[in-house]
Amino acid sequence: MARKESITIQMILDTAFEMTREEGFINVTARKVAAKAGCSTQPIFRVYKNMEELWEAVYGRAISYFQDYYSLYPRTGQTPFSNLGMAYIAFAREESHLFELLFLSQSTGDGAHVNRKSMYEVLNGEDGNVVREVTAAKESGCTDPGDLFTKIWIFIHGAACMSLTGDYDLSDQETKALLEDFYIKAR
Amino acid sequence: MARKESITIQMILDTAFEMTREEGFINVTARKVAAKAGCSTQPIFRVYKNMEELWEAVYGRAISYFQDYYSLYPRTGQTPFSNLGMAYIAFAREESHLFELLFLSQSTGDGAHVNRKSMYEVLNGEDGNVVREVTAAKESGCTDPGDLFTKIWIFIHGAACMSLTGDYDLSDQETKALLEDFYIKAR
DNA sequence: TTCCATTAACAACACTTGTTATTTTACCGT
DNA sequence: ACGGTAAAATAACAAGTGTTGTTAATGGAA
Repeated sequence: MARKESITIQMILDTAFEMTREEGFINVTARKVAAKAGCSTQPIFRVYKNMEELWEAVYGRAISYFQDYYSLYPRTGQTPFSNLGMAYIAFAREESHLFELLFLSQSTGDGAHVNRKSMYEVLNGEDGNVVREVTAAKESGCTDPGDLFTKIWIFIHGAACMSLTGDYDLSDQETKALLEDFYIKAR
Repeated sequence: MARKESITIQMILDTAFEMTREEGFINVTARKVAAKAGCSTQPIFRVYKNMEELWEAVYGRAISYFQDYYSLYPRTGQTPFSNLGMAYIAFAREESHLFELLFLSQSTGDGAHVNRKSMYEVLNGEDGNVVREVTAAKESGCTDPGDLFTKIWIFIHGAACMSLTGDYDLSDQETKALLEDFYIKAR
């Protein structure tokens, strides 16, 4: 009947996502994706209406990727927010391009190829990561866990952003101590 | 003797810097600067070897601009680091494009049009802003002011970065309270 | 007035981008 | 084996980038 499909939508998305991880969102162009996927630009526009649609798909996968990253991250922290925070900071260090896309790109801006969700939305995810930690803080005797989350998350976000620009070089061990100390003092 | 110069290096730099403030570093292209300066691209390449040289000049002016911004910022804070921190956060909110260029762009990266200085270098400046605050902390009885600076600056940087993406919406008054509270508890 | 060095403008080059029209290729039912 | 059809490749368009010859304008000196 017709020619068999050799370039699937999965291959395109996989390629584009991997490029985002390794080279950054800005480098996900039609020609570069095609070159990496070993095809022309045509199959891209067959499965996606335009590049924006592909970028949205990459953004969606980045969200899933972060949530998987956190769910697989070891839980060595002893205080609420410490595990989520350590995973977040490690993610910024190890997946800097994805971190930039998810938590640092402005919705209104020039590199804004995509409609961003809020930091809280991505962080909380489908599993309610934040809500769970806030609940734990409440059960551990914290009087205003919501306020504490706001404060400690400012701290955590600061550490993560610094690690991106090379202005933060504390070890995971030191980070853990910092977060647990923060929790104790601010509780 | 010669044709009178109508487009000066100052006009080019002023235009490019103003574009950075208003539209972001990424939009400082030869043609756009020329259009805004009301000339062709030629005068740019007469006074600057290439665009990179202009970008470096814009970056240098951004550093001066930040330092002037801080020196003119009102000193209402009562604790060490609070004035510097409040100015930093206000700068991120009011001059988001400059903040991005100075404190958020990666040296190694795709948007890296310029050789970045470290956050500390820019912050401390020629006047030793950080050193002065650390000294004040020491005199106010802080045992390890260097360590305290590290911690409080992670917090301050976090707030600044959040305000950039719209994930931070505390007032100056609340920010001030937060920073002073942080200092007291962590001292 | 005539000259000429300096400055600005024009236009083009070689490259990139997203996107699309056209052509070629491969498959499958007949 | 043959058509029809869908996929992939090719090539092109229009707009953007930094950059650079070449040409035109200018204004003081001879």
